[in-house]
Amino acid sequence: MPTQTFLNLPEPKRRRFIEVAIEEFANHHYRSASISRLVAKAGIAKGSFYQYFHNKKELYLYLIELALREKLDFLSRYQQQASHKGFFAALHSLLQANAAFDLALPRLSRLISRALSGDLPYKHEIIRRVKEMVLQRAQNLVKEAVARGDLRPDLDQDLAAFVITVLANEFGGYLAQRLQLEGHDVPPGQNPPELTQEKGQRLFHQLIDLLQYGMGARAVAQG
Amino acid sequence: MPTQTFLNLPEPKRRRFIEVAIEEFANHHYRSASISRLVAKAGIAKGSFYQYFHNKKELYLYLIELALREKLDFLSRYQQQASHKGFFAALHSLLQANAAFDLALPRLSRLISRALSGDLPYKHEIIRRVKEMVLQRAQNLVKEAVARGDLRPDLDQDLAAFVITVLANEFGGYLAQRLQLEGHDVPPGQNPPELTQEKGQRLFHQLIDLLQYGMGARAVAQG
DNA sequence: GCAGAATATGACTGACCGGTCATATGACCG
DNA sequence: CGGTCATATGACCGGTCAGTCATATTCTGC
Repeated sequence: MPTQTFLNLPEPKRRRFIEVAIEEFANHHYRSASISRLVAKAGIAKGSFYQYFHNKKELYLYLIELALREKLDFLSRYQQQASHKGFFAALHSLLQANAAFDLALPRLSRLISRALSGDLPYKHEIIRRVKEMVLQRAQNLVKEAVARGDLRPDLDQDLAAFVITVLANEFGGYLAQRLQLEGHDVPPGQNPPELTQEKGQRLFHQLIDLLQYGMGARAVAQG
Repeated sequence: MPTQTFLNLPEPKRRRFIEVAIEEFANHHYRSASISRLVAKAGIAKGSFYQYFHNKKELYLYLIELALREKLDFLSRYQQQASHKGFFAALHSLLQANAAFDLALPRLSRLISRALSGDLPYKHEIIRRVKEMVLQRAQNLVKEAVARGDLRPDLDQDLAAFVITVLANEFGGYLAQRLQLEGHDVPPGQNPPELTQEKGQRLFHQLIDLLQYGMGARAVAQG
C-alpha cells in the first residue's frame, strides 16, 4: 500500500518513520492524529510524507496491518508449547500471551485497541479481522476442549469464548495497573520481566482456577 | 457548571440541545466532536452556545456527569430487589442492570465508554468516578460475599471484582450482537420478544453459572 | 561531466476548528 | 413611550489540519 519510494527508503530512515508514526496513532485517535506533527517529529518534510503514502488513511491502514501481523507473530511464539497439555494449560498460555503482548509492546497494543473502539470513517475488513483475532482462537480452543471432555458438555460454547476473549483483552491492562508497571517497550526477543515475577504468575493461576472451578464456595471443597 | 442563562432556557429548547450534544459526544471522541456542528444541528447560533457554557470542556464534563447520574439511577432501580438473596442473585442483577442500561440508553452508554478510553487532555475526578462505578459495586459485592461464605475463601477478591467488572461492561454489547444475529435467522414478519427475552435470560443464567461453578468438566458432576 | 530520473522540500491552499465580540432582538418595567 | 437588562446572532480571529505543487537536491547510468 505504501509507494515504491517508501519501500526504497534506507532502512534506518524507514524504521524511524514507522516508529514515530506508530507512536502518533497510539497516542491519538485517527481524527486527532496529525500528519504535520508526525513529520515534524520524524524530521522529514510534509511533501516527503505524501511521496511515501497517498494520504492519511493509507498510512493508518498500513500501521494497523503491521500491528496485527506483529501481534499474530507474538501470539504464535507463545502458542507453540501449549494445546496438547489440555484446555486450561492452553488457556493459561493464551491469556499470558495476550497480556505479555500488551506489556511488551504497549504502543502497538494501544494502536490496535484504538482501532477497535474506532471513530474512523471507513470500516475496513482489517478492523474486523483484528477484532476477531483472539475470538477465533478462543472459539477453537473451546470447541476442541468440549470435544475432548475438558469442559462441561452443557457449556454454551459461544458464551465461554466471549468470556475468554474479554478477559484476554483486558487482563494485560489489569495486570499492569495492579503490579504498577510503566508502559515502556521491551526489546524484541525478551519477555517483560514482570510476567515471570511470582506475583504475576500467581494471578494467572488464580484466574485460570477461577475459570475452571468458578468462584462459588462449594467449588473449593472439591478442588 | 453551565451558566444561569442555560438553566433559564425554556425546557424544550434545553432538552433538545442536551439531546443533540449527547449525540455529538456519543458519536465522536472529545477532540473530534465539533461545537460548530453541534450548534448547527441544534439550530442555535455559535455565540449562544458560549452563553450557555464557557467552553467545550465544560459542556463535556457536564454531559459526563449527567450520563453518570442517569446510569447510577438506572442501576439503583435494579439494585432494589437484590443483595439479600445471596451473592449470585445479586451478581445476576448487577450484570442484567448494566446490560439493560447499554441496550436502553446506548448513546449515554457510548458517551461513558468513550470517556473511559478517553484521549481527553484533562483527567477529571469525574472520569475516575465513572471508571470505578461498577468496580466499586463489584468489590463491595465480593467482599460481603466472602464474609458471608458465598464465595471461596481462597479467592483473590480484587481479581474476582475485576472479572465481574469487565464482564458487566462488555456483556451488553455481546448480548446485543448475539441476539441480533440469532434474530436474523427467524423468518421475517415476527420477531417474538418473548423468545429473545427468554434467550437473553438463559444467557444471563449461563454466565452466572459459569462464574459460580466454572467451565471445567468436573464442575458439572457436582452441580 | 552530464542528462534525466528519483527524491526532498516547505510555502501555500482551502477547510474547519474553538472561541470572541459588536450588534441586534426582545422582554420586562416605569 | 423609553430605558435597562437578558438573550441571540453570525461575522470574524488566530490556529491547525490534510493535502498540493513548483522548485531544489541527490542519485544513476553513461
